[in-house]
Amino acid sequence: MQIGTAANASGVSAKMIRHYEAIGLIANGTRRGNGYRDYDEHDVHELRFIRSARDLGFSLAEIRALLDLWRDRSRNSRDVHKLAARHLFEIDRRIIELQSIAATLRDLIEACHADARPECPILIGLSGPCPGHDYDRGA
Amino acid sequence: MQIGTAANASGVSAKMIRHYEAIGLIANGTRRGNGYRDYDEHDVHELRFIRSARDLGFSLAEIRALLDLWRDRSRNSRDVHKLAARHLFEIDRRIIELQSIAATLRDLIEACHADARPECPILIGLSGPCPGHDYDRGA
DNA sequence: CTTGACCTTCCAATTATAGGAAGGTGCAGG
DNA sequence: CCTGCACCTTCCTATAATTGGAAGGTCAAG
Repeated sequence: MQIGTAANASGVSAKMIRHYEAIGLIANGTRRGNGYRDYDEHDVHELRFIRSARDLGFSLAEIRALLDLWRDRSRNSRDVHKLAARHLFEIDRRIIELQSIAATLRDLIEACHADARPECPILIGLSGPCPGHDYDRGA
Repeated sequence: MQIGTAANASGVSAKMIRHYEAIGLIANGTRRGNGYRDYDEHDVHELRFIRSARDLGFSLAEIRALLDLWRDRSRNSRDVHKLAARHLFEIDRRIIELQSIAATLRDLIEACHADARPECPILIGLSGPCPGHDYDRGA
């Protein structure tokens, strides 16, 4: 099948498939006589794997490692577990970070009258000292 | 003061201060005879504002708007509120997205034995159909 | 034979930040 | 005085992942 068909079947855009090939994430597949790339079900399966991993927020570097494990029939599930666990850890960290930001924002937003007057606790909060950062000179 | 001093006092790196100037986020400040940029407390205040906004995850485009409002003494707090509320909405959306990802990952990870055997529910989960995506041909 | 829908490659933009090269400036110590 | 060091300047490059476009080749249908 052509790249467009593989793209639709995998959920990975043709643009990205070419890119993944260029950076060596997937193999330089076979070409037809006209130079068009040719894909089969196996390729689509691999692309779906990539797509799923992307959807779970894995970076391309991590996906590269995951693909290596996926292709390796003598892999240890331990290695996969480690990779995924590390990723989950980062995600949980990011969630906590965002929740802290959201809480701060919510406080500021709730304190704001949201009317025609210029006074605004949000702007005051932003212009104040930034907690958690060390300045050379006191705030 | 010189750019390095302003950088330390604001928590914005000298590199970034120059960049913010280049993209017009902050004004092209005065220069000393030797060509060095010169900053005062007001500039540092503005940089801290930027820094705080960045810490809350505002994009530079949003910060540009926030700065305009901050500088505008005849602003409406409504406009600030709207901007911040939209940002908070996006953050909440992102949190939910990450929580969904984390839940999926946690399920996969917990199902994995993490030993020397190759069987791995994580890889199986990744190679399966990607929920929420329409394929041309059934999974 | 033209039109339209594919495909090809290459180049550029996005976002925010960091790193380095190459060179000028200014102060302090030997 | 001269040297070294710490600072400043500009300009170019890179990162991560994706998207967009231009310029051109291929193919099937009308």
